[in-house]
Amino acid sequence: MYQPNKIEPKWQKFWAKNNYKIWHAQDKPKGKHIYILDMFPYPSGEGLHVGHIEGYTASDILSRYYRMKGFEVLHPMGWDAFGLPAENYALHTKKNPKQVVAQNIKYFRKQLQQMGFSYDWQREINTTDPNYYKWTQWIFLQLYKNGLAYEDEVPVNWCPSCKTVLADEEVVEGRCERCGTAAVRKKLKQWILKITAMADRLLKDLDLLDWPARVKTMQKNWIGRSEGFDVEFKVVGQDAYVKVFTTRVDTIFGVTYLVLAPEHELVQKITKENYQDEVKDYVKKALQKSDFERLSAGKEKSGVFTGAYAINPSNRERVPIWVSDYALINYGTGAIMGVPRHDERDLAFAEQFHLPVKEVVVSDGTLINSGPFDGTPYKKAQEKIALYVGAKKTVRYKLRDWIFSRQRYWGEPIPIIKCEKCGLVPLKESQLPLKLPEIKKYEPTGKNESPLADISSWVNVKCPRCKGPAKREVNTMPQWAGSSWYFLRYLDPKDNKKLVDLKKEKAWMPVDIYIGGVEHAVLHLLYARFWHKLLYDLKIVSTPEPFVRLINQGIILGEDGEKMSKSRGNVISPNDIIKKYGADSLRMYEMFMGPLPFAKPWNSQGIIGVYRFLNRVWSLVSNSDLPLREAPPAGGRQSSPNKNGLEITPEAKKKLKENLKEIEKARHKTIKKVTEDIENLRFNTAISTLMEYVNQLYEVPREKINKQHKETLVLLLSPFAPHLAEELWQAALKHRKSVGLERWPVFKSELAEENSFILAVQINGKIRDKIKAQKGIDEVQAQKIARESKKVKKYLDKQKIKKVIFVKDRLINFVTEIKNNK
RNA sequence: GCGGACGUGGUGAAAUUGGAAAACACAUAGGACUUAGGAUCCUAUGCCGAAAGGUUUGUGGGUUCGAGUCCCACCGUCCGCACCA
Repeated sequence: MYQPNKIEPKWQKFWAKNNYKIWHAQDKPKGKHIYILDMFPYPSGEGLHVGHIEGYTASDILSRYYRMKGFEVLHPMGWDAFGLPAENYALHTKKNPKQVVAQNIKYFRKQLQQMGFSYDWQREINTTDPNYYKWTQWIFLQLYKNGLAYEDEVPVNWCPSCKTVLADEEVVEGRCERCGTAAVRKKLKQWILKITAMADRLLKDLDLLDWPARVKTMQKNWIGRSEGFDVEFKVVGQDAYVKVFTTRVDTIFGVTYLVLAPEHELVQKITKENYQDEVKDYVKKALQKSDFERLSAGKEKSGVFTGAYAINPSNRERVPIWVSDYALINYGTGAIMGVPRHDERDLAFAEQFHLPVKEVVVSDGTLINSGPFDGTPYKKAQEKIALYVGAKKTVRYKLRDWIFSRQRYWGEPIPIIKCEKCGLVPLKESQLPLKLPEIKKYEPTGKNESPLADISSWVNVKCPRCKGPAKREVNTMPQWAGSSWYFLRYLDPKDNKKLVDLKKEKAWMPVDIYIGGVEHAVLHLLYARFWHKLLYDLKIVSTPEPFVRLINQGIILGEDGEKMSKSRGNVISPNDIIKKYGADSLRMYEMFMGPLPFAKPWNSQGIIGVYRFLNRVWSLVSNSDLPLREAPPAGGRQSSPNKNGLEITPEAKKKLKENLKEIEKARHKTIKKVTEDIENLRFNTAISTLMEYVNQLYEVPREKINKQHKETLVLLLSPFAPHLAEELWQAALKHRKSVGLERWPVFKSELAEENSFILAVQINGKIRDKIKAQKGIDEVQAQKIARESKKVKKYLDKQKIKKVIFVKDRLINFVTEIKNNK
């Protein structure tokens, strides 16, 4: 009997010998090599999820396959362990985050090993290990030295529940990505990374990548490049200008008002005396609003008049200046020109406050009411109008700089010292790692600082420059820091002198295949690309992009078709499945469910299908648990071989011989198809091909199946179900080395091809007969065969053939004069 | 609202890219073997029909000898963005 719970631990132990030496990759591979990477997990308290297993199985199949193809394969694993989930879990269980993380990692590692994933455990990394985060801090210093890290007091998103600042990327629909609490605005002094400096490169280099279109689009939209013009409007009676950004400078003659964002510095300055109270009141309220409240206002606009006017540079008209929170301070110039006739939002605003609406572009695209430009197509007029009003061509991005400080304990300390005399003083590289101190109270304080602020022995230091009293930066880095470069550390995980040895880096980078969920599209994947570009500029790495090819696995839904969640009670636990059916069945089922990128609902019955299949493979190859296929094939045929199979009728003998020939052909076809499917990541059809092969083997008496038939099956199956394959390879087929070290089987093209085919005979495009024919026959032969068919004759009788379409090895279509179908 | 993807049996899905629709599984029904079966094996299974045959890829149209695949319109589902000037 196939007993996964017996054989799986046995082979897991076998693979674990010498710290998994069997899967250890060379530092500098000489021949063909491939870097296959998983998005490393966050070791939360819940353990591995079926979603992790989906992606990890896919990458494991590829890794095992490429090893057998003779590639040196780098397939590492590690832990992304800093950040809120681990810390919150620690708070919740009243344990120390360090302990919690160690415990969770242990559990995760065990689960991954139970799945039989072929990781190179000698390269395991952990982002919370000081030997690791030394280099995260080192990269921060490089960012600082290159002007890409700065401190500034800016309005930021604050999560009142997590008690920390959030990056824009971590705020989804105005809510904290982690806990769902509405984020509020706060003005805080923060470390900020200048990702906008790389905006253009991050956008352009997307062209170098073989990534899912939707991820590229998301990054493109997130970066949000737009070309336009900055235009200045002189404020009437004051020495001030309102600078606006517009992509439609050609509509400037249609401007009927200007809007300043509530935070705009000019607001106070230009507001007229008797409007001050009202404006101040509005600004105050606007600043208190959370992003969520601002968003939920929808089309409803609010605003207040400042009493001031500006001169429209195009037509010298006086236009009122308003304040409204629909103008955003952190995009463009924080001020906009209102063109109600040609902008939906402006129209809503104008209607609400009864401001004039002026048409300047008519439906055929030519300008009116535009002075000297009347009658010109608006697109052509852009540059000229810009010149006319003294506008300056500008490129703006939606992308904003990355707010990098977190007011929490469990993160990398920022290696900066603040001295009253010398200002910001970065630590020397030799002083890294700056270790996160052990601490008793690590609850977030909510006081805009991390709990590190309370440890005076750690905070108070001598300034490295002037030796005077100074303080350490007390905030920590966000969860995304450690994951922005981890794929490099796998190449050289123990190097204390360098982040990564350049030779090793050159040998392996870039990552050839990166598999993970789509949820990181504008977070991790954008941040990692950003850091990589700095490292590229510093010649630490040799490629401008870290991940050449990205594959998103689709999420696995609960049996009810809904997203798995504790509250819905539809979570499938991998442990339960392994217990019942074994890791191999779990791996295969997740691959068999459907194409890797699809969202797929779990089906408890479905896994039984692959479990049965593995049972059939086991009994076939190990020659036990017969039932052999000795009964008559089908339809209750009379002349069948008798039970012991000794007396065989000539008819059955002939059939058997044909069967065996067919099986050999099937073997080659199976190799071909499975190979192609794996290379194209079509694991579901690779598995169904293996099933078909096994079904065919069951068609012939067991004793007629030779060793090669079985070996091919085991080899092809081994990336999918490695434990079973190992058991069959070593225990049943008596081989001495691991099936994973064997060579992938090869096929002969001439045997993988059928030499006959079914000729589809169509009359006017309708199938009327299907006739078996030799491959390669020409049209004349095909016509002859087709015309002999009674069925075809019936239809062709008395019909005049107008045209014959012949498709080689496929079909012949007779088109007749009178179309009797339509 | 804008952008993208998708729509095939009772279910998950296949379909060499314009050439036999529904492979492989699940489920269901019948049978075999069994003390027993929720194990295993066999058979059937898109729909209508006893059969011959007809018919079928969200709906409607188009291109073509031929459309699940290409084009147009509509309906529906999912995802992303969402005051970005």
